[in-house]
Amino acid sequence: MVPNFTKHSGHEHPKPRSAAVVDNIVTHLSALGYRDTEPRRLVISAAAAKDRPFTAEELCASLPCVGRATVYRGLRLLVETGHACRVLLEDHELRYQLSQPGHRHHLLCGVCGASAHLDRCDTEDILREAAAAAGFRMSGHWLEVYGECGECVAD
Amino acid sequence: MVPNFTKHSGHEHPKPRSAAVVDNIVTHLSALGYRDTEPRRLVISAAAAKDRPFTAEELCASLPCVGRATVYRGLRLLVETGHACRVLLEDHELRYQLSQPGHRHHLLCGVCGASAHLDRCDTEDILREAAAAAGFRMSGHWLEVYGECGECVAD
DNA sequence: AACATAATTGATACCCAAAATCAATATGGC
DNA sequence: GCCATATTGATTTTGGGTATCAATTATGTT
Repeated sequence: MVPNFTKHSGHEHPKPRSAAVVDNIVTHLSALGYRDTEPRRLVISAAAAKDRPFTAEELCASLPCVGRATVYRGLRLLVETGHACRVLLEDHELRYQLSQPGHRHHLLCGVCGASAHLDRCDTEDILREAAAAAGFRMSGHWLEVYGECGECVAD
Repeated sequence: MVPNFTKHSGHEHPKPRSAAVVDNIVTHLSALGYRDTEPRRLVISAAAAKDRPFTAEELCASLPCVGRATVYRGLRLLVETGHACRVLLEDHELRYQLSQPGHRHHLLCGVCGASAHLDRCDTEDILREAAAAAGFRMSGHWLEVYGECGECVAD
């Protein structure tokens, strides 16, 4: 059986959807004791608006009215709370990506940078077994698939 | 079926084995037009002697008689030519690891840093299928499994 | 609604890993 | 052995990311 994919094209009603994403995250952060502030919302919102992995510096550029330190702190908080993950692509630039719940694996186009998400990963069970066979107790994994997206293959 | 694993313990005849590894790499680099120099060999050799992912700075410390710049350049060359890969662990430190041919997946202990290799990855075919289903042509993938190794679980 | 407390912000200074520079040196083909 | 050129390494520079700290703002309380 083939896993389910959701291609997120990035040009489909960014507002309502990302607003919901932001609310979800802020709600969760509040539950953890972090305050709901305007700059923090701006950071999360800008991150949610990105349709591909972005660098911290890019996010700073998108948020001229938010201090650099705040952007970096916001990103760090998102990573620490599991709402974003760091991505190391072939260009060796450290990038960030909001991790949508249940989507921990990414398909990345090395040509245009488009990304798709793997909703459910059939490999998870295999990996857990494999880890156990090596005496490891698996706590997590990180999987990225590189390739070319349909559009880039067509061109 | 469970994939095969090779636990590389790191305390098994480091000399002869890593010497062969170094020769292989140097030979390949020569074929690419890179010269066979003493400092470069030292860098590769020191990298091969490490039994877990290491930072560039750690490697510098292991090579007091090789210039910092040379160590960094050597590491970059290894990554560019596919002989090493960058690894991003949970402590957010950028580390390096010699990539042994055919072993592209790592099991990493988040506690002590021990690593094991996944000889063959059953997930490869699944991923290729999944990528195709999303319109992607897969060119490669990167998989890391985090967890705790047997020793750390025991403690 | 005003208050008290504590987290957050942002301008700035700072740190340090990594890259760039460049004269001196070592390498490999001839 | 010679030469063109890649490589080295001491040093400088860059820039991503963090620490600092006074001012500000969010939240719970009364």
